Amino acid sequence: MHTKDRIVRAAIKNFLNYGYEKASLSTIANEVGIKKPSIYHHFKNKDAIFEASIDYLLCSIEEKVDLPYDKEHSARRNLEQFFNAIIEINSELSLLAGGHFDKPYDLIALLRTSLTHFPSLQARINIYYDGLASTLEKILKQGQKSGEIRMNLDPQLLSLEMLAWLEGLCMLSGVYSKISINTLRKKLYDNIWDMIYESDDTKGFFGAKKKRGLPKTLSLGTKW
Amino acid sequence: MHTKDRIVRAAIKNFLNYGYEKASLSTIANEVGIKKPSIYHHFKNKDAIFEASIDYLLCSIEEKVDLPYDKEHSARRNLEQFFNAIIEINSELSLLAGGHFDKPYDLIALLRTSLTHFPSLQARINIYYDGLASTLEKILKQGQKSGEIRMNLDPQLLSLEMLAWLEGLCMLSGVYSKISINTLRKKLYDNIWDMIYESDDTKGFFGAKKKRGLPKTLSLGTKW
DNA sequence: GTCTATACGCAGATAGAC
DNA sequence: GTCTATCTGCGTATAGAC
Repeated sequence: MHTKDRIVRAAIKNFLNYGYEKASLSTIANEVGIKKPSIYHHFKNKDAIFEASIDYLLCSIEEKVDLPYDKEHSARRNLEQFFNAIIEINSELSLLAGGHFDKPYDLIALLRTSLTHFPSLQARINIYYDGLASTLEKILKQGQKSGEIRMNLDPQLLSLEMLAWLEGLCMLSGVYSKISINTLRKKLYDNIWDMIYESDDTKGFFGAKKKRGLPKTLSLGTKW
Repeated sequence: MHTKDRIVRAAIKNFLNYGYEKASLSTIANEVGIKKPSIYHHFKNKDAIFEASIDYLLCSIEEKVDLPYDKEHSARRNLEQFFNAIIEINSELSLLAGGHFDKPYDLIALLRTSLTHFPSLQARINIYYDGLASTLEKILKQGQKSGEIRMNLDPQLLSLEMLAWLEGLCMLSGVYSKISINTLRKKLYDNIWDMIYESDDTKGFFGAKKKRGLPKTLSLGTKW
């Protein structure tokens, strides 16, 4: 790997861990194995490194999330793939940042705190979320067409809500000890699906009430 | 107001706007109308100011969210009150931070980025979210008891999901231009409610399918 | 391309007068 | 309680040798 790429990788790690301000070029240089002034041969300044890091991050995420949508499969499966992709990406970021796999790092927090310093970042972020939302919307519409998802839910609104839910989940699992995405992943997804699917009850002609399983009771203080 | 309180207020503003690292004591002192060294008469160091600020913030939020739960009202109403309380608090924070009312600031981002520097903060944050989650859970259980909310949804899990959804929403509206909480507030809440409520279809004996209104179509690029 | 040496600024923090 | 003056350290960034 070329020095420039190694700088970007080390920079991402430090930006994710400490944010733009606290991430220091000395540390980055140290981790790459060069001296601080050598960085300036590859990048004009700290801002340039940051911009390169964010672009690298968002592009590689977009690449990964582009895959899961597949018309051959059910909407339920496509949705699950999408969710898993997002959560896995967060976990990978956390590994890249040198943390636990269990405690995904929130890219969104970095973006948010950097927006005041880099207003131009806004346009790039919008493109990023536009992409995510439109993929989600496609899956949801597919699910409504196939009768898997209830028709009274607005797919466009729902795609934004799910995006918020996912981001919030990653975020919360970073600050609230009771939530661990990786142990909760399947349960959370099932619960969400229960909220949107078109049940046989509402589809059937005779309205026979089907048992869908009672909620499992969990003792207080459960580590999710 | 005493100087100490004025320092805390100014500190909160700066921490919310710039994060722990970039917030500077000179600026805070300036906004209070005193010189930097005077701060050290009231607080031992920057860390102490930060801890006081966070505690002040979390306590005042907890105070406000404690109100909305009321057994006299429907779960739907209690839930809406709870949501509004959270969103309003975020908007108030944004005003405190000197931003637009429309762009709520995310306390959670500040907490997240500060956790590496203040591991002891974790315990306080857990208490905070425990409180929110248990209030939510009470409302959801009340809704299931009264038949408003579907029984197949686990209230404990659902309370965490809703918390995540709310935090994610506030967060996303800070980085994604298409989401504005204040204009979307009602729509989003209705959409969420549609996901969890016990419809007449599943309750009724004859399974008569009731029209619940088709999703409104919205042109692409809509500013939510 | 990478280094040593160094400039410059601003951060947090302290001493001690008033 | 608030001030002026000052210390110390670390940050980004540059000059110029190899």
